[in-house]
Amino acid sequence: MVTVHDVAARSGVSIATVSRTLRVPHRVSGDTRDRVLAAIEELGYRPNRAAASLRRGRTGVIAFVVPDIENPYFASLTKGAQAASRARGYGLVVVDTTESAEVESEEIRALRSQIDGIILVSSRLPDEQLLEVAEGAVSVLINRDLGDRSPATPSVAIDETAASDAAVAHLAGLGHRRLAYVGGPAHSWSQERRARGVRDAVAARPGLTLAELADVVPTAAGGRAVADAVLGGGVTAVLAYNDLVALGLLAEWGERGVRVPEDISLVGFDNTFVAELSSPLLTSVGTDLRDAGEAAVELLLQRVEATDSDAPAAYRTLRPELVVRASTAPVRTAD
Amino acid sequence: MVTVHDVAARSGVSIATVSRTLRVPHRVSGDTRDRVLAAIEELGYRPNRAAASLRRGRTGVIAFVVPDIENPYFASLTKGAQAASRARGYGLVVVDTTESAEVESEEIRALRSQIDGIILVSSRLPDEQLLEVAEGAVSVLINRDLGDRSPATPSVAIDETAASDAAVAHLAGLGHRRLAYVGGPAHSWSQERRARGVRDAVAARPGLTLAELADVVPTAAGGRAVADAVLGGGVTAVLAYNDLVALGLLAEWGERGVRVPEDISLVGFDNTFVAELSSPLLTSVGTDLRDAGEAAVELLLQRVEATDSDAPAAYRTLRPELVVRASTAPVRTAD
DNA sequence: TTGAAAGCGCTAACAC
DNA sequence: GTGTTAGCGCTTTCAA
Repeated sequence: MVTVHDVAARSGVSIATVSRTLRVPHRVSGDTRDRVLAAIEELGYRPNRAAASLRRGRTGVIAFVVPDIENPYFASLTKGAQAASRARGYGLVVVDTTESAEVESEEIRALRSQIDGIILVSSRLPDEQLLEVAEGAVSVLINRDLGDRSPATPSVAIDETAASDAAVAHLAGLGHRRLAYVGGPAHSWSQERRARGVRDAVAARPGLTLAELADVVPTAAGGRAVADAVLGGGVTAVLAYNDLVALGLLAEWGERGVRVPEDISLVGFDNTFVAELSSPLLTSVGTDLRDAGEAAVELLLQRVEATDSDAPAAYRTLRPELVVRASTAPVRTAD
Repeated sequence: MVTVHDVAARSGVSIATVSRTLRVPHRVSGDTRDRVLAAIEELGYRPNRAAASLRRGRTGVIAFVVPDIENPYFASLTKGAQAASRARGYGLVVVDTTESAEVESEEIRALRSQIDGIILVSSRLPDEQLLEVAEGAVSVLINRDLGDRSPATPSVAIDETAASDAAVAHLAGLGHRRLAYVGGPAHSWSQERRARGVRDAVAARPGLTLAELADVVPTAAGGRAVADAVLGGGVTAVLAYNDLVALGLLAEWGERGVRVPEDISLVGFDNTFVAELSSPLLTSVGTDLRDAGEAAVELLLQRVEATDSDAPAAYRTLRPELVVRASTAPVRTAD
């Protein structure tokens, strides 16, 4: 292992100067800097992070905690966060909590001392615990907020109201009047917002009616399970809690001879890459999740590196976009 | 921050005993242990990893390097690795190299000093560089090997020959005679093995013929792009490089009125979760990827913790399983 | 602009 | 079984 001592010896300076060359280059004369840098290059020196962390009290690592890395939604967020933290010179520890609040809680506890900050995505923790974490560490929330309980906690949110409205507007524009919303897990943060958004959007447009299904498991299997229940009542267009549920509906309907979009139109939420996997392609509304991941890292690092001055915007609300694909079409006029 | 000193003071022992209580509990009397543990609990003490790392020369962190975390294949591997490393008390740094050899190379270099070991998944590095990494650090390869160049490097591989054979056997059993294989990126490790496997399996069964497409982009879009080219020549069954390509074929065919499995049967490789997203469900052959991720972690940690004795099996070859779903059916007898 | 030196929190000899 | 002590490699006063 190459240490500051090796570099110092090689370049004829003290170890302090080696350290300065890397940390505060402007405090080193151009000449010395060049020699030190040359020695570093020649020896392949890399500062030992553990030592630097111990001394500085900062690790250069941030944690990104997701419920399920296999879920395309979280995978995309992670991808964005990864890129952003790399660009800023930080390491990123990705933690998959397997949808368990206990695992999440335990992992956070174990992590706390060895990271500079933590990004909690769709946290499964109850408010009190989440509050504790948020106050106890530099943190950013994605898809969750503490509202009045902790207005100081930065968060990245997607404007679900706008998303719901865009989806409903699209369907209404195609002539659909009887809509159905297949909702996700009751009490989930996104579900509450999406359901409300859809309801409001429907209410705002005279002539529309809405049927609602609640508490559907937010996976393709969940969608399949309720594929039957959604049909009927003259519904001509369905909004699904997420793309996975939409794909489940699509698949099951396909097997039962219900055609999309000829017989029924379908819109998913999130616009994840799976929306481009199906036939027909799925119309979906969502934001660029990589951007969201990046935004969270930016917000977090602003905090982490805030020594003084900075008084950054603590919230970031991302606008979703509706991407129209083949799963939606004008309502069939009565034959 | 609570340190060993605080715990020592609180429990009336020296800092060495506090450390021992955690690291080598059997070298501490039961009585003392209880008192120390109580103090740790009361104070909420957590050892500072940076300090421990610096002192021990081990960080308790391993790296898991994947080309693309959004790819379901890698996501599942990651999930398994995550679970295994958590269970063993290690942290896991997940690195997404965005399919770039340069990024991979640079990240590995940056990481090297601060991890105990590294798992390289489907590395994009050329042999020489990979060799350098493998020899320079405790490492395990997934989906890649150095063969004679570095027979000592542990690796986890999926038996692609068995996978190909199972797929071909399945189709042959259904009466298909004219098969096509839609290959992935030329020179890719998996592609070479799968292509050879398919060829051998076909050759071993008199009466079968094989058409091959090469160098298809291994995504749904790639599959779509060649959906047309595959058809014709009397082909009644297609094997696709991976599930994503298969889904692309499926979607594009669907839009052109080619029905699966009525008109043509389709088998994917990998058996990722997307195989359950389509309609019809995709028949696919693959191993449990979470198991593979876990296996890699086990192999790696055996090495990391090998102080003496251990002379572990350095290779792990996983057997794939063919999961028959609705995308394959008996060949239609001439109408 | 540079160097000397202290010490971050912990572990592992070593001594008792 | 327990305590004392010497650093791990680095950053950062403080003095020159």
